[in-house]
Amino acid sequence: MRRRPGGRSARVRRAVLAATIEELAEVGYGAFGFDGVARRAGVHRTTLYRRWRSREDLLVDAIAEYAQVAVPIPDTGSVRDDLLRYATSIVRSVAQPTIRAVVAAYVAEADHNPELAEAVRRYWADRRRLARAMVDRAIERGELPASADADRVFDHVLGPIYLRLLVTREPLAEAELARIVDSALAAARTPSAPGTA
Amino acid sequence: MRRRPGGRSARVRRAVLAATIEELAEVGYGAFGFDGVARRAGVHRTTLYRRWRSREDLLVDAIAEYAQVAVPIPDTGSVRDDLLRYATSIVRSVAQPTIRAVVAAYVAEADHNPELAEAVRRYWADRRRLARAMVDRAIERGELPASADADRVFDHVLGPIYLRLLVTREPLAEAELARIVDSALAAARTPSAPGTA
DNA sequence: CGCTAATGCAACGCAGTGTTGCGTTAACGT
DNA sequence: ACGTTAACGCAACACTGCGTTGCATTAGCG
Repeated sequence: MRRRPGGRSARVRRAVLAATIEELAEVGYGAFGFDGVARRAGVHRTTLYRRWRSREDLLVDAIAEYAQVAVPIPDTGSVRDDLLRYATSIVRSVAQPTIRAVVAAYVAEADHNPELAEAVRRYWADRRRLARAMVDRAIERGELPASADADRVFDHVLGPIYLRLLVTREPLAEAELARIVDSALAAARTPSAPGTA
Repeated sequence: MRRRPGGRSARVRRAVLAATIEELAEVGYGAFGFDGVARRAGVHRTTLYRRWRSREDLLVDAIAEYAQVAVPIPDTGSVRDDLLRYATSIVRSVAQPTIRAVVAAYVAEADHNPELAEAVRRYWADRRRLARAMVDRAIERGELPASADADRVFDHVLGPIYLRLLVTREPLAEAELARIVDSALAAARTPSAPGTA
């Protein structure tokens, strides 16, 4: 017998990762540490040190957990509806204190931890790749010109949402999402520079 | 004699606030504390405790300092050029490790500190108010319709920038700013819902 | 049921936090 | 110029979280 991935080890891992995001959401990244996580998970502190080297290691795994509950890519037959549902999912996701805390934490710390930065990079590369399907299908249906840039749409749908919810911390009603989506679509239909060349 | 705002006190304050953002940029918000700031500022630790109650108090003052070096609002006679210069200033600003660190820190901690949240709210309310002038002048010149929404333009210029630089951490070349600005302008020229109603 | 990986537990040194008392410096009023 | 005293430096302290180590205990797996 070499390893023992099942049973207790798996339970401990799940309990610790759940406790990690709960602790993050409650006390914030500043006052976040192994001691609090261990108490919350009902696990001894030493166990954490044997599995994770630092807080950032815990964060990396927490991001992996966050990636599991990935936002679904809708397929309604209409780009506008697809993007609207997608945007709504994003807003409700970031509105959750736990997910909000995870994002806030890696924003604060990714510059100082290469592994964390790499985990974030992979996560968003996947998100961008999956979201591309909505624009691709719209082009096939003729709703958008072939020149429509999926990354551009992505930036203009998620950009305002994260700006308002995380950076400027202004309220963002779900009713405003329609205007954001319409703006992104207007941008997707605009070939290049309209004002000047 | 009651207070002594001039001379040494002012020097200490400036030194500490400068040391605060330097320390934030170097070690990150996680490993950020009074001890490091005191050493960097060449000031005794006790002095910090007598002036600021906590790390978050220091952050509030640091944001006030950040607000002082406000991004200028250009007035070139063309909305596109105005927004392009503005966007470039924002990118160069957020590219600075110090400013980047301040923003990242308050994103991580504002949910747990009302004073910090209020300071952030005031900061961005000012930014939005100042930036409105670019759109207002464009409407007066006839470059944009009277229905153009300045807040919408603001969201679609700053949103993608902060999304890419802070949240998804993808590279953002200054050449891409023209497309972001054009997208924001296309959105400003679009009355309401183009696809559906 | 036995082996041993995984966890629990106690103890330790270390570093940062936050406070207190007292001595020292220098800003400000006169 | 000079004295007052606000503001700072300094040393010491208890407290908490960090990270590690050695050993006992539990429980997964063959």
